[in-house]
Amino acid sequence: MAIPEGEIRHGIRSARTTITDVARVAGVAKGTVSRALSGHPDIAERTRLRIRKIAARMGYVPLSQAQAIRTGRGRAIGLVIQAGDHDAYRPFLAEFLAGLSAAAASEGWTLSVTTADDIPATLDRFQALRQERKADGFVLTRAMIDDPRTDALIEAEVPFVLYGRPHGRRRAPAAWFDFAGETAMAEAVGRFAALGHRRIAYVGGGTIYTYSALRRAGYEAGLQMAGLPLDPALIQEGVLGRAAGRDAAAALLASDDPPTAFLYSTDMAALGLWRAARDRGLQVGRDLAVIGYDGIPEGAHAEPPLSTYGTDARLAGERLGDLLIRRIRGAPLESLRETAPATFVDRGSLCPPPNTSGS
Amino acid sequence: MAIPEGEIRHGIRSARTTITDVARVAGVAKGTVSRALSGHPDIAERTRLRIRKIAARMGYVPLSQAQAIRTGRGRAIGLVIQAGDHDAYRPFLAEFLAGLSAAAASEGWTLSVTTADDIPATLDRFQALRQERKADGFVLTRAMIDDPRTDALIEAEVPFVLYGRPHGRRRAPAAWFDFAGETAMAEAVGRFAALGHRRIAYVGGGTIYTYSALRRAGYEAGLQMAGLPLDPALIQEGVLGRAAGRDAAAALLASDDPPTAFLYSTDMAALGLWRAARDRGLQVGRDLAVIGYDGIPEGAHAEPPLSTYGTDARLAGERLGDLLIRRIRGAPLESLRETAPATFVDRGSLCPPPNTSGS
DNA sequence: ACCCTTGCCGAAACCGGTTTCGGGCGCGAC
DNA sequence: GTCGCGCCCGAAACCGGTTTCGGCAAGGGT
Repeated sequence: MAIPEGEIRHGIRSARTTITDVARVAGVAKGTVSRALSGHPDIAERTRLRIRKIAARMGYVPLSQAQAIRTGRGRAIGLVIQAGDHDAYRPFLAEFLAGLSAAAASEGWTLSVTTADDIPATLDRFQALRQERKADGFVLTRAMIDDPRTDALIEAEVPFVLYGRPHGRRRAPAAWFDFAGETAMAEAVGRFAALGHRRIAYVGGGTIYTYSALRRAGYEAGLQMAGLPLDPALIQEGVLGRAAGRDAAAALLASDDPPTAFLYSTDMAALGLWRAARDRGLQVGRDLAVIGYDGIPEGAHAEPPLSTYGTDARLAGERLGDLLIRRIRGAPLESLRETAPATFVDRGSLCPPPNTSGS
Repeated sequence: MAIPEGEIRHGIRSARTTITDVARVAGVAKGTVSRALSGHPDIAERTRLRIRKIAARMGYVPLSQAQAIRTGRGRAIGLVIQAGDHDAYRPFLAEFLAGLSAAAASEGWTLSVTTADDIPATLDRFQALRQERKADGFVLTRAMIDDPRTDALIEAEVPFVLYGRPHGRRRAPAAWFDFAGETAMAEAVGRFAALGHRRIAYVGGGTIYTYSALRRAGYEAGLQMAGLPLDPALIQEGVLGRAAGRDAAAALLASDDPPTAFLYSTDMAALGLWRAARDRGLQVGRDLAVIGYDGIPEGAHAEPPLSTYGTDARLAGERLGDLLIRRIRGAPLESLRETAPATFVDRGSLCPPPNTSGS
């Protein structure tokens, strides 16, 4: 039984095809194979094509570990999850990871994840993963104002992309992906105004995150476009989580001239409105209008369900993964900045203000 | 300025210490350093200690990639998340990852995660990660009956651990960690019975998972211990998710002799009871008693909150990570099997049956 | 006809580890 | 006093890649 020519691999258990195998079959030096596959200009076009074809036929994939020891890069993207962080984004995590790993896999990359409890621990994990060459760059979730993570990574010349946009005094040069929360907020105000609302409250999220200022600005822009005054008494900031969302709503409802519409910058906080409303004998979707932001699944199970601007966590993961890989490969920052729109999901928590008959 | 002796590393940016550096300082061959650190018996105890101390002082950590190319193992554990899977466990994901990565980090290992939409894709990911040596073994979430993943991994001689216990005709030899769901179920029945309930319904989860049979058996054991008959009319199986949980409850409530207590094998399904009850003018915690299982955060925000048997996802991750690493290092299967108790969290969804005054 | 580029590729060093092989040395046995 | 045997360790090969260096041949210019 002669070995079939071409050495085509079959079966699951077979050992890897190495660069030496390819070189032998192609009748060239292994250095030539390496250069041909990585697109080195020194190799003639004819030769490159021939080697590429042979490598593909033999199912050759360079072992990233072996590459890493010479090049320092192992085709892996890193993600450090803030475990002690507020759990607002946890429902998205699976989707986000799915997008990220899909983007990675489509380029033959993989994903290393770790968790850390706080910022110093996060920086340690960056360092460790980078030192071990188990991540060539990082995805940073939830961009913060004057983000210490970006400072550290820029200092160490490690590539990264931001989920969210950089902001703050020392605004770091960064690649990023973000949903246009400010547009959503402005549009939401417009929706309320179109229904006849004139007292529209805004409940903002964690002020250390850069999304906060953006969404707040969108709210204010929306008021201006609708010709409504900006009333500081209708604004609450730094509201994270359901309990805080309830307290914020309770405080707003307790005023002399309470709002009839509530714009929350996070769904999780928005869900706190239900109880605050019930405590005053009011019902969301009949007496009060509310719009949230994020699109968390729990919102769909409230009574009535929460209307919101949904963000596609899987898309975010995909885009961020793609941007990071391109960044690591050397693409300039300016070409690596994207926003996507948040899409309105009307579930029934909107209504006209109480004492208005029709529009 | 002479270079300080001992070559102690300082600062964040410094290049890695390599085995050659250590060998030079210790005045031995690098092969000796390698053997000393990996505990090879050929090295004298005195020498081993001396080299260990020097390596520690210089902050030397072997580059896993370089080891991997020779040994085939890169100190990484793999996790393939079923993205298309029912989202019941998603709330836990962050905690679970935190536990896994903590276990990995404590041994100097890392975690590679990917997602896949179905079983064949999952097997592909196993293969790819293994082939690329980016995972030395895998954690399998949600053990299934006659699990095709275990078959494939055993066949390929790849180490793995199971979250859940193996079950089925071809029960695979495996290492595992699991919470004692059957004990929780039996105990829950006892709680209901102690309150005076005699019609206790059981709503089981996905029948392809091995937890299903275990929890069902616990329910039946609980009935027996309480001296209650087993009534098939009180049992629903294959109920996954809130909507299905509602339908199951509605069907049970529509019978001639409806149950007064509901034991759900998953919290997510249990949350469906609230709407089914309201549709019949009943209120959970007053007219109906319910206990769930899992301990998802949403349960705490229902009205009244859902009493449940909580599982500690972080603990699960930690234990599974530890077991897998030991498995990869060659520990025998029999020593790598653990269960932990689920802990009862009383939040107020329990009550005596309606037409009973006191106990 | 000669020299100098330039294009293309082979040979070998190198990356940072592990593992095989063999040899020096100390020791006890004969 | 040898011989033989184990204990330790050095030297070198090896893993699977990348990269440097240099040489050969073809082509162009004078």
